[in-house]
Amino acid sequence: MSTHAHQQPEFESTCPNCNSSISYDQKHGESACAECGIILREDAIDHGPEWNGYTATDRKDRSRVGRPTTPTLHDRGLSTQIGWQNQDSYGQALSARQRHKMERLRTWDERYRAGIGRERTLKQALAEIHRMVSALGLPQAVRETACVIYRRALDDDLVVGRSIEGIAAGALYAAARQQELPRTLEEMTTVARVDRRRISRDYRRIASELGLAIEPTDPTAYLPRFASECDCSITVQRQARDLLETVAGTTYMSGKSPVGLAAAALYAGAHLTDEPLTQREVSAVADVTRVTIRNHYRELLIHAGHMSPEQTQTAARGEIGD
DNA sequence: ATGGTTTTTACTGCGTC
DNA sequence: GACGCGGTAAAAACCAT
Repeated sequence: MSTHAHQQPEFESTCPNCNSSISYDQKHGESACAECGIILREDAIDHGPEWNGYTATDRKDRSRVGRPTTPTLHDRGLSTQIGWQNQDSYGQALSARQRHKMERLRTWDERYRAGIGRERTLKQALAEIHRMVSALGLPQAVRETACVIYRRALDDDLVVGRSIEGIAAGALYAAARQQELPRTLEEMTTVARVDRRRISRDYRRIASELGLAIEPTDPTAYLPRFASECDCSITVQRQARDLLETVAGTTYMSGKSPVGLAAAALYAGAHLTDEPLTQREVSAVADVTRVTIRNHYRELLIHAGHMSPEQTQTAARGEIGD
């Protein structure tokens, strides 16, 4: 729709790494160089339309005045507060009797706004999401999506009997994937207050109960971050991307963890270009085992035609390649 | 619960620096 | 000898049924 108006790079510069011109990946929020994938700025500003429509009526009716409502605050930033000054609207001091009345009103106002019951847990959850978003360096758009998902989960009574932290983490994990800025479950566990299993479980529950259509993660989405954390070159990353594309859509992809595939592709890419990158390094940044890396690595090379199945044994001794 | 698939754990020998 | 790589078997985790 109106999106391609924002698609163009906002600034022109050259990548410090590969020296080619930077294509600013607006859609993904992460401004990564298209050539080498190095991440230049993760906290990109959302240049998109100010008016986000979360509901059908929101989208239809854009005539309201004032700032847009935000799902990131428990009261959507809409509520007002009784002022602290003991003055009337003309600036006159209040009488003792009036002042007393205002004190009482303020107390009730406070009670109402702080929320009772579910409002309070909502507030807590949104704070939790905010904390994790910051820790993971995710853009505002992901935070908002996560908040919306959490609200829906709350409305559908998915929270009862489950920890706020688990649902919050699951919602965020889902949001990040929806926005094509996936974080691995491992990364989630480093910032969440619940363990990996709970996040995964709550995520799956949320996704199925709310009917969120979330595609399996594209392994290439992990490449820029992994590559940059491994300090490996542009060519390696491109090589890795090529390898992943050869298996994309084939049966080999299905059922495999995208994280493992990305890690293996990166390692394979380095191997093909004779760049020093150890399995240990990759396994450390991707949080998968060396075994997973080399199993996929072998398969990737076979699929890409760099290695035939019979050469499996000899590959280790460096008798092929080049 | 169960069974099929993938990933991890733990152990191994081999080559190189 | 330490390190990295590759292979393997068995345990654990995952996922749909």
